[in-house]
Amino acid sequence: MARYLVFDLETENYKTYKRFANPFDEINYVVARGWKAQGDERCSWSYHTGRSPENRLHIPDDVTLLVGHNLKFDLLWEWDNPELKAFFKRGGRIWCTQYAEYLIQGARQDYHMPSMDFIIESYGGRKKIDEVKALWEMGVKTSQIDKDLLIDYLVGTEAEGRNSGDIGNTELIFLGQIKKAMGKSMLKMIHTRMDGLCATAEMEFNGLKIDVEEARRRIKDMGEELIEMDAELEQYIPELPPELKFNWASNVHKSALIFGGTLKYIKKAPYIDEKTGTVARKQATEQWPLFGGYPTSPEGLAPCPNHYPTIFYPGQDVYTSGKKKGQGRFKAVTVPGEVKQKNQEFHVELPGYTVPDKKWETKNTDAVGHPVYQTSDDVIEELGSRDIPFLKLMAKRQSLVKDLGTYYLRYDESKKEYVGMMTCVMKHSHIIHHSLNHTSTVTTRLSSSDPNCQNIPKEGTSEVKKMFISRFAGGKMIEIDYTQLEIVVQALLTGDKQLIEDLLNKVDFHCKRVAAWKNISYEEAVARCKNPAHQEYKLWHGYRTDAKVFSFQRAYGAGAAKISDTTGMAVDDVKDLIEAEELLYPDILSFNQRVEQAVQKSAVPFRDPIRGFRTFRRGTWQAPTGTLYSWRTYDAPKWAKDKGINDTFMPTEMKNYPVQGTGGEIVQMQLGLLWRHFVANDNYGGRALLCNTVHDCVWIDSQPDVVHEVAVDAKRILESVPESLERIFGIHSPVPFPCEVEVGNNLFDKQVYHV
DNA sequence: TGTTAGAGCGCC
DNA sequence: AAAAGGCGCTCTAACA
Repeated sequence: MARYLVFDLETENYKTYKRFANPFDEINYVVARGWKAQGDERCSWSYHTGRSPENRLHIPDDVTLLVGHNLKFDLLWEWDNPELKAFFKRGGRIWCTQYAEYLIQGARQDYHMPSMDFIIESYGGRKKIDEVKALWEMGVKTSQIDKDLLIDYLVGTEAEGRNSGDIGNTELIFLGQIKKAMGKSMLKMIHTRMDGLCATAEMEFNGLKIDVEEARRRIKDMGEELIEMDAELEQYIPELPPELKFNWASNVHKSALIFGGTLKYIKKAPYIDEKTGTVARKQATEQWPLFGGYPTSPEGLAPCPNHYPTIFYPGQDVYTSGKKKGQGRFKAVTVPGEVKQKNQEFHVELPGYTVPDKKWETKNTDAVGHPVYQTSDDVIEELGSRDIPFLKLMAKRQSLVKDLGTYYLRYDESKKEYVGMMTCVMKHSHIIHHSLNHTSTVTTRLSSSDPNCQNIPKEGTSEVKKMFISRFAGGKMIEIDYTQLEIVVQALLTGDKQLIEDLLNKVDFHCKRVAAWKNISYEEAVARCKNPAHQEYKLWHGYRTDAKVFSFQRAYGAGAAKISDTTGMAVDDVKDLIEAEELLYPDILSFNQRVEQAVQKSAVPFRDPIRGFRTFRRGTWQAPTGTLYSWRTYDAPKWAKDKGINDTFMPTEMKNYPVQGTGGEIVQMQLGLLWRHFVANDNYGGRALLCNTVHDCVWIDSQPDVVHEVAVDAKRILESVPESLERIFGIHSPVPFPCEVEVGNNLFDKQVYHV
């Protein structure tokens, strides 16, 4: 008989290498484990004081589904548990209630990483005792929390029959979600994505091997390069007061330097006392001599020549009796002392090297309220023709600092700690265990964090990828990419005949756009744009680059004005090109219209707590796979408001989410299959490991002897999208999903691998 | 001392 | 007619 098993762990919770309750660090261990198999009347639990062979989840042979909330967290603790491996090998599946809830709710922002408490009441349950949570928030370690209290939290109190707590709530949510998912035709889609979740758990477990020697070399070199650059740049900084150190990382400083502006700095200085209207001073006491009973300032008085030091000044009052008889009389007088200083804001105006364009204004202002201007790469590029001496070097410095501080290591003086990706490299293994998040985007794409391993600079930007090496002796890194995934997905979703035909014919879309734009044949465009021997190659290759930018922008729904702005193409040319596309691929237009109609039709009002509880609307569209997408309205643009329309959906978002989301979904589906293949083959006998995914690609670390086999298998499995769609969803794909394999000693020095 | 918004920028 | 999509990290500046 098939049964589900709900389980949950309470673990020691030291955050190390940016990872909360890091399971890869021996410092942490499972403190308490709770579980309940389908049909059990009470939850079971165990309590532990450290790692041990007994501290493992037991999975009975008839269990076919593991259930948990934020299940990947718990699974990673058990990932090398032989019983879990056997469970997966016999086809066992998982259900994460957090992921399922996110999907059921259409990936809405407010359902990203939903906590159990956030959703429990909608499934008829009660929020848990928050005493344990309060202890955690105070920084108490799990192992220090009273055992009975922790167990109550985990599985419910004796009074509740030990059938509540985290475990009971998870079961309640799970059962409710199954019903909801069936009602919305989402069950197959959710089950499919859960295998994708296993694939990324495997990747986090395996992590990424870092060449720390290479990292050290680069950090040293870059540090030296930075010092040289700063010395070279120094000459362009105007003379500034010593309290103001020009900061090349400050947008305010850069804007003022380039375009002129006022910088502020803090300096200790005298100030006017409001009470007296004069310069503020400390109080001091002085001993003033008395003359005729009145104290007089001794300043300017000559000392008494005959009676000094008993009588200080000529004519000074003297004591006539007592111990001090005959001595000069003094009185303590309060006088203004040392000038007081306090921290005050001072300004210094920089003349600037050139005049800014109004469109570069930012929301920020300088010390006197003038706008701060953008100093981004785009702006620097536009300034290229203005003959400003230091801009190139400044841009170079900017990218070096970005590289060093984000992807290597840099000491942050203000935070008094190191920052950068290297802080996540584990000390002995030299592995980065990154996080791949399934519930953090509105399109159902994955995200990555701690560190983000989905934005590592590619060749041409940085040498960072050289650090990513194989963990095996003589091993290779394999990267497999889908080619033009989003265009393929657009063809799948829209069923556009021409787009399908073009994909099948392997048309170069950019050349095709150039042909439409310049009114020449496709063949002629290819000849001019792609053949360096052509006499006008340079010009036409440039047109193709414009067309490329055009396609990306169109994919994101940009309008003619914006595209004209970034490419420099004439607005009318862009408009013509858009029109030509709509005629060429008419089903893309009609698909977008169908999505918009569905969104408008399903729209319901809601109040936005972030925008003063004002009313907006939310609408959805469901993809053929069952994935639900959700959009909200925003304040209407001015021209719409003039027509009495208050709030509008963003057409750009409506065009983009289905394509971006379905692309992500397809990759995740295939990752699940790939992972199943690796499970069935015991990771090629431990010789190849899945280790990362970046939206349309997969990274694999492999021993040299299985590289070919792995590359062939992985390419075949990833390309089997049409078969998967047919088998799981009964969807026919009119287009293939081709992939390209690259292999190298690291992720930088890799080459196309023909299988 | 810690939090937050904005700018900027890396990836797809 | 019209508004370039999705992420996460680092840095500064302003604020409590």
